[in-house]
Amino acid sequence: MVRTRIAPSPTGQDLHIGNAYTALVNYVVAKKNEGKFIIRIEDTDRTRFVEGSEDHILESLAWLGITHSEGPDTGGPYTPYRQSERLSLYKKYAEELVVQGKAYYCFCTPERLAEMRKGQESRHEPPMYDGMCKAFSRQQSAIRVKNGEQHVIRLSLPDEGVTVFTDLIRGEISFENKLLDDQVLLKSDGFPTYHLGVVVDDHLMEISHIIRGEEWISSTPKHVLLYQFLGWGLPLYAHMPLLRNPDKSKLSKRKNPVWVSWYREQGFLPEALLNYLATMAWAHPDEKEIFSIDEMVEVFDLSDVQTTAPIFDIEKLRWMNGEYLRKTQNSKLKTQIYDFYNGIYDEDTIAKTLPLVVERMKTLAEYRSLAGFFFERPKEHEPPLKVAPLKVGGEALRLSDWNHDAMEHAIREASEKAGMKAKDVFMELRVAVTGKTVGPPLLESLEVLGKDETLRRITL
RNA sequence: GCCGUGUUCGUCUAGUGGCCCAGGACGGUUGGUUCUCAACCAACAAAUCACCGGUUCGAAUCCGGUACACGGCACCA
Repeated sequence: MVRTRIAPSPTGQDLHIGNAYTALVNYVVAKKNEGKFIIRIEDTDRTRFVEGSEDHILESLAWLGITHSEGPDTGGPYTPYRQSERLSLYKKYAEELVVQGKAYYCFCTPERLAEMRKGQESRHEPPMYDGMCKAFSRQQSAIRVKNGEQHVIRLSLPDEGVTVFTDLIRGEISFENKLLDDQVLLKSDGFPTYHLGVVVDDHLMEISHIIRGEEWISSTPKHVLLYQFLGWGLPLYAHMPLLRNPDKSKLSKRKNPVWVSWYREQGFLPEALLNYLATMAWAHPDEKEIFSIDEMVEVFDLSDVQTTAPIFDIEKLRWMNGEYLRKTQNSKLKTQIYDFYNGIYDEDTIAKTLPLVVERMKTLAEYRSLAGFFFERPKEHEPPLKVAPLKVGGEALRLSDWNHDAMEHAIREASEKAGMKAKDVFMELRVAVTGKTVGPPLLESLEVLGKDETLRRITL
C-alpha cells in the first residue's frame, strides 16, 4: 500500500508554496498507486507556533483540491495526526534507544553549546557536539535525570562506516558517519525534534514514500540510522529540488510571495497554480504545458522528477492562469468572479461585461481594474484620469476631452454607425482607460440591450 | 570551513552515443488580423549544451578533474 504524506509545521500564516509543491507530488504519487495521502502536523516547536496556521494550511490545501484521506481534521486509523498530541510515543522510543546505548542523556546548557561552537568556528572545525555527555556512565546519567536535572536525549552515532540510501530521484547518496552530528532527539521540554518525530511517525503511520524537499538530504542519513537502531524497515526516499527566488536562493517570503492564500487573493485559479507547480517539478512526456492533475497522474513517474532547482517565474504563472481563464466557460467564470469579489458586484453586470474583458484578464483580480469603470464611480478626490487617445468612428478624441459630455457624444456617434456593436464601443472606452480602476459610472448611464450585443439605446 | 546536491536560450524545459551546427513554452522583437488594446496567427532574435581533459569513427549525452551555484551543518522544521 502506497502511503504518502506532507508534514507541515504551523509556523507561518498559511501554506507555503513550497509545501504546496511537495504536497502535489505526494498527492499524485498516492493517487497514481491508488494509495493514501496523509497530512500530519509537526507542531513540535512551541516558540514558533502560530495560532490559526494549521487551519489556514488545511484550508489552502482544500482550495487547491489536494485532498487527504487522513489528517488532523479528518482523523484516521493512526490518530492523532498532530505531533504535540503524541509526545509519550517519542519519549518511549527515545528512552528505548538510551537503553540500547543508541542514544544518551545530555546535560549541556545552551550556553556551553554556544561556547563550544564558537571555539570550533574559530578553529575552522565543523560545528558538532563534542560528545562530553556521551562519556558519562548510564547510572551516573540516570541519577542526574532522577534528580530532575534539565536534559535532552541525543542520538549516539558511530564514528566509523558509511550510511547509504537510495533516492528515487537522484540515485544513491552516501555519507560518512563520522561527519554526522549526535543530533538531539528529545528536547528538554519533552518535545521531539524533527528527526525523532518524522522517523517515529512515518514508521507508525506506515508511510511508504517520503517525498520532501532537497533541504532534508543532509539529515536523511541520521534518519536512516534511526530506522536501523529501532529495527524498522526503511521507507522509500525522494528529495525534490527546491523552488528558488529569481536570485537563485531558496524561495523565501522576503523575496517572493510564498503564501498560497496570496495567490488565491490575487485571483489565481487553483488548477492553474497546480499546473504551474507541476511543471516546476516535472515535464510532461508530450511536452505539454497545460494539463490537469488527472492527466499528470496517468503518466507521472517519480524518477522523471527534475533534479535542478527551478526559479519560480510568476510571469509564466500569470500566462498560464490566463489560459485557464479563457478555457473556463463564461457562465462558470461569472460565478467565480462573483464569489471572488464576495458578491459585491451583481451577477448580471458581471455577465454583461465579462465577455468584453476576459481576453485580457490574467487573474480574477484584474477583472475589476479592467471592467470596473463600467460600474464604479470615481472616488471623490481621485486624480484626473489618464487616458489613452480614444478613437470613435475613426475620429480621435483628445485626452482633455474625456469628460461626460465628450463621452456621451462619442457613444452617440458610435452607436449611430450602423451595425456597430456594443462590444466595440465598450472596447474603445475600455482602451481609453486602460488599466485604470476609475472611470465614469458607465453602467449607470448606459444600458445594454439585446442578446446580439448591439447597442440599441443609450440613456444618460 | 566541512558535507551534500546540481549546472542545456533571460526563465521553465526536451534531449539517455549518430535523427541536434540542439526542439518546445514563457518573456522579448517584428509582422498579420482588428478603427485601438487584448486574444489569435506568423516570423525573428536568444544556448560555443559551465569549463578543461579523456573514451569513441562519432558526445549535450559515457569517464575524470576544475569552477560556480544552491542546500545542510540548532534543544527550527
